[in-house]
Amino acid sequence: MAAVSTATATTAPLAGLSIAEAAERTGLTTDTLRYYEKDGLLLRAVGRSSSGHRRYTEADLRWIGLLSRLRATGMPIRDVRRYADLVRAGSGTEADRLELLRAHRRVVLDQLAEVTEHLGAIDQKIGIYEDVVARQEAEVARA
Amino acid sequence: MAAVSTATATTAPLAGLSIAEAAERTGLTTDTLRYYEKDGLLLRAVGRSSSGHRRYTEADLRWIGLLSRLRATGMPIRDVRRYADLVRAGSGTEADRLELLRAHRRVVLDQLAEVTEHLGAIDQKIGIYEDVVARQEAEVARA
DNA sequence: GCTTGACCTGGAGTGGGCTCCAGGCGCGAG
DNA sequence: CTCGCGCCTGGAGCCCACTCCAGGTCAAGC
Repeated sequence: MAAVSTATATTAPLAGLSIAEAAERTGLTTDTLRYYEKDGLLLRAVGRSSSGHRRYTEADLRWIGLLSRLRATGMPIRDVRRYADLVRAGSGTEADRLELLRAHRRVVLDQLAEVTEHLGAIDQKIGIYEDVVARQEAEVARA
Repeated sequence: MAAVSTATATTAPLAGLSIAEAAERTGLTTDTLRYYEKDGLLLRAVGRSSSGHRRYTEADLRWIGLLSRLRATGMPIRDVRRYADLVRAGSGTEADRLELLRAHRRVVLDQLAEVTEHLGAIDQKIGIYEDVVARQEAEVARA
């Protein structure tokens, strides 16, 4: 059982990115990364360097990428956690994961439709103000 | 200066809707209606019946409708208040109102684009799970 | 006259999602 | 050896947008 040693040379970063680098890559803050981890949103506890600092692997970053997309489309944290739980539980949960994602998809599509409709109404209002302002400018020009 | 009297018969509601009716019509709660009013989101304090109960006019409801659309598209309350302030300030503020709405429009369009992009990625994930689950079901059928 | 129900007020409480902080540690540079 | 830096932890704090009281008023029905 050889421990953490891959006999490479000098300053090769032994494994993965620091939390600051992960933050930059994911667009999250270091605080948020720690918070997500503590809250069970990651698939497993992020690895640590010998000094106890977190080291993010590419797999970690890919997962965080997906989770960011879920969050950015409005999935509540508790649902993301449920999804993570399912993935963590391994095979046999695929149907549940699929259903969770499909349910989310429906919610997002509904939201998109709703927002688009509201935006249409707001656009009308904008059109009205454009007329008003144009007329005012014409008025000023005439003066 | 005749006061509140439009000599109609029996149970004609003297003016406007009760807060409960307004809530039903707008899809907000009575608490939220009071909260919005207290927070300066309405154009003017809602009228009162002789007993001090709020009476919502159609104009009130129209304004609340617009404000709900702004909120439903993610405009923060402080911006809605700024917009209400501009409307309240009367003519001369049209250009500012227009710019505020246009700025909001840009934000909403950006959001829509972003969410749509994320949804595309999530759809891919869904596709993958559909395959996995279909294959599992085929497996079960074979057994 | 008493009860009931809708509404009133000011203010406290809640839930979600971070964000910030104090105090501490390990490591490379000077 | 001593800095300074990046990171660590647990826990407090914050912002937003409501939501929920408690205690009170008023009008109508019995």
